[in-house]
Amino acid sequence: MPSMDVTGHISGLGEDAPHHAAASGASSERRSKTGAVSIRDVARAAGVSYQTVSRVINDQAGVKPATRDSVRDWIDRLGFRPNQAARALARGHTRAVTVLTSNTTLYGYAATLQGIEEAARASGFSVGIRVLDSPEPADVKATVEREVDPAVGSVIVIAFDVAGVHALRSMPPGVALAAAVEASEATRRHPYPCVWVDDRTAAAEATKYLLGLGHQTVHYVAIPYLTQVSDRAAGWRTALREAGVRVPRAVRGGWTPQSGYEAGRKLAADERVTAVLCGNDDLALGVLRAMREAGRDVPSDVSVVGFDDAPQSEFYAPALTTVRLDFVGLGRDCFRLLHAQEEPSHATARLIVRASAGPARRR
Amino acid sequence: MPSMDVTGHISGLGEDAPHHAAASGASSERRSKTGAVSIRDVARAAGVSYQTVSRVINDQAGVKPATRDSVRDWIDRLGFRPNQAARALARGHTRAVTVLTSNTTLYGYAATLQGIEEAARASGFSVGIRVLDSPEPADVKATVEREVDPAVGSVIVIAFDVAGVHALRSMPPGVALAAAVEASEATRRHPYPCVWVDDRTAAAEATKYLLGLGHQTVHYVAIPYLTQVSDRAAGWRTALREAGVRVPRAVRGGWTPQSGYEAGRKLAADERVTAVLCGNDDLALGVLRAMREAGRDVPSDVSVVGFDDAPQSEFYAPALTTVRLDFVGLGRDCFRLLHAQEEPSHATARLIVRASAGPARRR
DNA sequence: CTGAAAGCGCTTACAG
DNA sequence: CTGAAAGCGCTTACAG
Repeated sequence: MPSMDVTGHISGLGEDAPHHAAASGASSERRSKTGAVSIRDVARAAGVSYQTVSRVINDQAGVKPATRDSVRDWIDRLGFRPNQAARALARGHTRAVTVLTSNTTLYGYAATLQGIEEAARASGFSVGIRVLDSPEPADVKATVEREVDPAVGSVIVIAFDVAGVHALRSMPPGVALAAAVEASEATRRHPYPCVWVDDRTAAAEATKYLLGLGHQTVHYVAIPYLTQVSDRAAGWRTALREAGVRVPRAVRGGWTPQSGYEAGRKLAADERVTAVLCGNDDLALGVLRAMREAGRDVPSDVSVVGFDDAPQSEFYAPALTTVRLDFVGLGRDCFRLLHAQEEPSHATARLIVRASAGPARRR
Repeated sequence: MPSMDVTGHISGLGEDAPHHAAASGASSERRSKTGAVSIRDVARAAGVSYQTVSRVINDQAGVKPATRDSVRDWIDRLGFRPNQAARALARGHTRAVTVLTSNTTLYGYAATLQGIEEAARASGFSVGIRVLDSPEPADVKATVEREVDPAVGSVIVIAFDVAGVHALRSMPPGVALAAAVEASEATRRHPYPCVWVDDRTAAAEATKYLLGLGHQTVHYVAIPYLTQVSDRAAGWRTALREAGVRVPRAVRGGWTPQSGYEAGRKLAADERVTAVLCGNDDLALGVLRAMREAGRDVPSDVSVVGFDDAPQSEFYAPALTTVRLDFVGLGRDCFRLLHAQEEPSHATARLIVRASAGPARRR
């Protein structure tokens, strides 16, 4: 693979920008050691006590409008910004949530994070993020211990995989916690609230759809999971059994198109394979390529269905029939649930029929 | 588009998990109002002053090993976790960085975030994230004002777009700031350090590559940008001019495959179009589909080159020739730069030649 | 409507 | 090697 190199650069200044210049005309040039403008500086300038300033910045009632305006004015002029650490300490908590996840680039994870952030922002919460780079229980536990502070904020874990589930297990007691998980995890006994998408039912529906197209059976390329079978695999298997149809071995895949491609090559070599359900769209993309290379046309020779409905899947060749999961909504609900807000709307899954699956060939 | 609905659920318990049970055998059942174990609780249990506990948790030298062990032991038994807010307040700063970005799901952004998080974690920094949902200067400014606290932490802005650049412009003085930007932004005068990838050179190289394949000229589908031309567009145009070749109008696209598809339809209708460079891989994916639908084969009828090298692009049909940008490395460098760490390695861009571009037809 | 006091849980000099 | 004091910048009752 030929390549040309084009290097990028790093530019910058050696020094920090100067601190905010003191307001002109003010007699209150005194600054605390940190160099930042404090509530007392504002109070002095406005000629009130610092408690009044506190009331103003917290939008509390009971401040004479004229006083409030004057304080606000001085806040702007001095460039005052409340110190969040001091607030958190005095209040006993922060409006903050930290999300633990093993990944930030895979579509499902990124979209869930987006939903969490959206909801958190709407509620005035700040959001922290920490990735679990190793799925080893000891590593996950160490990260959790280091990162989670029950006294300071709440936590959400995106537990679509082993690392996430371990994080849930090693969470110290007393932390405000919510999780986004697979259905089977949600139904199990646990001391935290969680949101989930019913992968199992969705996978069963997709399988039935394929069977309804006349395929003798449906093959499955699995995403990794901690237990032998994930919910998606379970839904697929159940649908096959209920239809009284042969249940093939699931092919184990990873999270990437590459692993889908490898799985697809095996499947393509088997003449009997006419329909394959994939654990996610990336896997499906790899399978699509494997089929193409093997000269097996999709959908006339083999039907392929994905999972997730990533934004790109509609443009694959052919357009991918897939199960749409509302990850953004899931993340949003997860945050709302954590903070006991009402109307936690449903996370929904539905099959989006496009061009990658079609009727089985007549034999 | 037919669909079947499969609803998901929310499960959970009404109450929080109980707080950590008090250690057995300890005579120090007294807890502060917050209910959390404090440094004083540990000190009392271990029979030392709380300053000593502070030394232990900060790994400071000058504590007798036996004392240290005893304190550590009590920390574990009582489940003590230092309150980060109190630490931040006492220290005058936090080991925290908050990243401002307009998006968390697009590949380039997500990968940059990943790099930042990696580097931050390695340095013991926590990372916060805030998305700039509106590109309006006033909205961006409001978010910055609300979110950024010079006294508490540093900030990184991912400024690949208008929103990010506005965030940079409205940053209050005195904050420790670094940015990931386009080259033209980096070379301009600014009071903060930044990392950048040389998009301009990379785009020029890609254009020359296409010209070298014998194409009369190269068309360009642009990603959005604040100014008339982005660096990528500028590099493309310059290469064309230097080759003394006709410079077509750039087609304005968005960030999505859909917008690439729309741009692609226009291009496909023009017989003279035989080579198109796209501002990102998603755009290229849309162009690929438009060409296919128009019956124009890629690469024999028209060559298509992308930008970014998202993990999926290798599996597109045909495999996409594209410019690989090391976003993860860029994010990592950005964090290191912010904290003045040495060896800020280069972010590199290089053309990855695959199957979507080929020789021009002989006329 | 506004102010004086106490305290949130740590760290940072300063003593000993 | 260890302890007593002061203080980080706020908020939260409590007075007036």
